[in-house]
Amino acid sequence: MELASKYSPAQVEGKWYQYWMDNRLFSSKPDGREPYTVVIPPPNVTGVLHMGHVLNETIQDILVRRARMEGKNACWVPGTDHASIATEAKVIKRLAEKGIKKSDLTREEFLRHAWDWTDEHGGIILKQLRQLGCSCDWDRTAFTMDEERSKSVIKVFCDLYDKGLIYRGLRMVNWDPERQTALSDEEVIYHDEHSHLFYLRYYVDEPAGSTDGEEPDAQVLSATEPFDPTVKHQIIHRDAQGRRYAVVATTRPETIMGDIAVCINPKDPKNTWLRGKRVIVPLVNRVVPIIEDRYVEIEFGTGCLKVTPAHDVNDYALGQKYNLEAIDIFNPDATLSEAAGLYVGMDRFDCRKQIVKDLDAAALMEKVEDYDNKVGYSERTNVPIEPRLSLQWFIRMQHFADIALPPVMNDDIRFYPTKYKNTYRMWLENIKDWCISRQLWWGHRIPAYFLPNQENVPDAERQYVVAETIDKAVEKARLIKGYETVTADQLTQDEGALDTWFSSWLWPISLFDGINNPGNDEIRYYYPTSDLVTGPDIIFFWVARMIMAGYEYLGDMPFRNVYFTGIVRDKLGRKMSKSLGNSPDPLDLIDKYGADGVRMGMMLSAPAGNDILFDESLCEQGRNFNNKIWNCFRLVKGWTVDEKAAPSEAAATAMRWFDAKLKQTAALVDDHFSKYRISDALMAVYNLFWDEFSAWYLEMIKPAYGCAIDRQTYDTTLRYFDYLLRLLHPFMPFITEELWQNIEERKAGESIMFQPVSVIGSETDDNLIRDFETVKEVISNIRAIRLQKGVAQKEELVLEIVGGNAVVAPYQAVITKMANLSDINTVSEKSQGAASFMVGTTEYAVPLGNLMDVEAELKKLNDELTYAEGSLRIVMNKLNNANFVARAPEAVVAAERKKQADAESRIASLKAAIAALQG
RNA sequence: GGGCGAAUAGCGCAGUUGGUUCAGAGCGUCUGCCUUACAAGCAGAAGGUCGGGGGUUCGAAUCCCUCUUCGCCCACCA
Repeated sequence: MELASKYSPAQVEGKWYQYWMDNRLFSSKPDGREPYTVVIPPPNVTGVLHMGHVLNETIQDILVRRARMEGKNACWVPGTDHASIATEAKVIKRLAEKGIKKSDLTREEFLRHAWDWTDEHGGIILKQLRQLGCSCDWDRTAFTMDEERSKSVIKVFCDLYDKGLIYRGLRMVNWDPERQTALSDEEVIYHDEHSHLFYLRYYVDEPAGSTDGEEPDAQVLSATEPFDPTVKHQIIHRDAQGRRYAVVATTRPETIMGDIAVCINPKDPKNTWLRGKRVIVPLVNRVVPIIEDRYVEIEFGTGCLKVTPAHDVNDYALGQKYNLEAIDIFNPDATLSEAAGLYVGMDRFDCRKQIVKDLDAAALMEKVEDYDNKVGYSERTNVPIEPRLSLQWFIRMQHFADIALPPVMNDDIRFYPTKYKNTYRMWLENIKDWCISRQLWWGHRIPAYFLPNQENVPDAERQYVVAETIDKAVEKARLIKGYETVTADQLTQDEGALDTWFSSWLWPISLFDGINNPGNDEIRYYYPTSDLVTGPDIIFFWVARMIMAGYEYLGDMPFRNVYFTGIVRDKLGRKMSKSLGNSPDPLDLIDKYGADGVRMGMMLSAPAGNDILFDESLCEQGRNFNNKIWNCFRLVKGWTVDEKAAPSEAAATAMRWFDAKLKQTAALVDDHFSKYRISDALMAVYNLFWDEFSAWYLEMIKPAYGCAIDRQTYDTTLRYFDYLLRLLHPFMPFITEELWQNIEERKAGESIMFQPVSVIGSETDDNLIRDFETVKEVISNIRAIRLQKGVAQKEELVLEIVGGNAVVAPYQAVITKMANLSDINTVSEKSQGAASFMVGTTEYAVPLGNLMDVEAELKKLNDELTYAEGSLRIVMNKLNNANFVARAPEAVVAAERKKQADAESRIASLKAAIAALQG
């Protein structure tokens, strides 16, 4: 076959992917082999491929392909996630562009639009994965909202409800006012923010001039005086009219309409005078009590806390404790509600600005300080979260934490890198209930059905039944007293949908239908899955919860190993983002460097757990490597074979050596894979191919120009090539398939994908490898002399070995060929005018006649002498230390003695050489 | 505020049980080469008192303490 000098991925990759598909080579069915299962972390159904996916999916594909070549039944299950809140947002945005508001649509109409959008954009990302070379079993492609998965979700909800692990309740939740839904704690991202601390006056409800409760040492401050929060006596604020007031510090003055009390710490000496009093909420003029609770920090602000139970988590707790009313002053979109009484209809942040002005004008603002605090934002819509009292569905998590913590802590499930075990433990030991309901339509609708005729019952007390279907709901409802004859159309299903992660946590089970059809052949064969590859950012969202569901529903782990990837950043260390424009389109990269090149570029810099700084030049390196492989193949396939010739001595030596080297590296690669050191494994194969095979082995066996190669060397070389391709295949599937198919005629449907990766015996000859390193060093030294003296490559040289060397002796043919020598002589003294060098304790020399530069040679020898004397000194320091000789292990001392002998012998040779030159 | 992790060559990193093999490979840089597979290449070379300080030890990149800097996660001081 005629091969171009440059490898062209575009002509190769599509062809082989099609071949793999046509022959159904990714397909997996349970059989007698050991299973190797991976479930893909389902990307958002309407998403497109980004660099993070490239990293993640490449790692998975490498692991899957490797397992397949190890003879396991590899099954990689692909699929997508309905991504409830993100997708609903996209659909709403698209509808808005057409002038349609969500509120104008019925649920059914909206869902039709959502499904249209999903059908249109869904699966684009899966197609892109094919271009990357991912060997997923596409027949198994699943969607978190397809029928099988949806049924699983509903079934699990009902089951957990029946077990008492799901409850409905009025709780303070994280409210996203943009999407108008509750969120789980994990969906809130906290940002540092520069804001203000506002000090507000709450006048005491009493006549001007009152002194009730004041002690003799009280410090009376006028409005303008600063106060010290750490003082140990009363501080009383009094205005010009003699009216006393409390000062309350808050970051959110717009919530004063919801104030229902002011709280002080009973141990706070500053504020004891406020005990039992009532104060007037500024502007609102509501009279509220002073309550006391040790929750209040004495030294924060003034030690007075305004209590707004409806809009702050802690205030809510106080409200519960002291049985205070909660006034919800916000609408679901975070505008001020009727209940606020003031500023009704205004946005919360506009209201803050306005109320600050109004407080100032009314002389109710004591002062304003700069203040840094943390504000929670919605992960999806990026608007500030509003803590909101709302009726939601929750999962009791303590039970799940109890079953999910031990298997990770005792390494039944292994985390790579292990540092994430700590993160995992922290979360589980401080677990809080999981809010699973969302006020969204795109998702699995909560299977709770409310009984009729409850219009006058408060929401929280309405009766309902939970059931997988409406029919079962009716059955259940009829068991309730007074509803014996209820019908389906009288029941009202809960409007909410479930958190997306409530379906994701079942993924490793639901993909094999293990929920609907427990104990089926597939779930029994493929579960637990083998490796999960994902980012540490979803360790709580997903990894932990899958472990919980796994033990709850199958009594076993969902996966044996978790490989946490890093975050892909640009080469300056910045997160990749659309707004920065620093995120390359993976498909452009594939066009430019080939999928194999991009995969390699990604893996060259991706140690587990570390962030990876992605640089396009790494793809270039990947592409260059592909080209190298291609050209090696071109070289070998270009040789003509002489059927009668026997291998040359150099070739015979080369084969023995490479055989050993190949085995050694294969073992190293095995070891790296067993530890999930994938970059290291790739680097080992890269060095093997480029340095050992191309630069050394091929050069050693290469026939002279115009000559043929003997049959045995040729066949052996192709066998090595075949094996090297197998080692490379998991990393770069396309080029390896292309070349493997061209090594010899292959049967239809045959593929490198299934060639065993461990065909060569495990015996390696370490002595041979070590000796050959010495030989390489000799050759390099001769080459360096050539370069220094400007001796052309084609000019033959003579090598002298002073005193001979037993290690190097068997390799004379190789040295002669690689260094282009005419002769190798063992001499007792080197020739006049020879450039010399030392390898180990042996001196070598290359006679150069008049090319010899005596000065330069002397300098080189003297430098070496200085170095050798230095090492001898260090060794002697150790050996002269009685403690060292007495306490260090025998072997270590012996090693030092050998070093001493070597150094002494080397010094002697160097001195002799110098003397000879000077003589 | 609590926790976890990191700091090694110009860059991004490896270094497992303290000792031969420990101070490493890759990229980049420098020098010389279009040598009959590959310039997306070949040959050769230079680069680091392992963040600072202390300690343990015969011996420390490695173990301990401390400081500095950076990163990440968690947490209700309004």
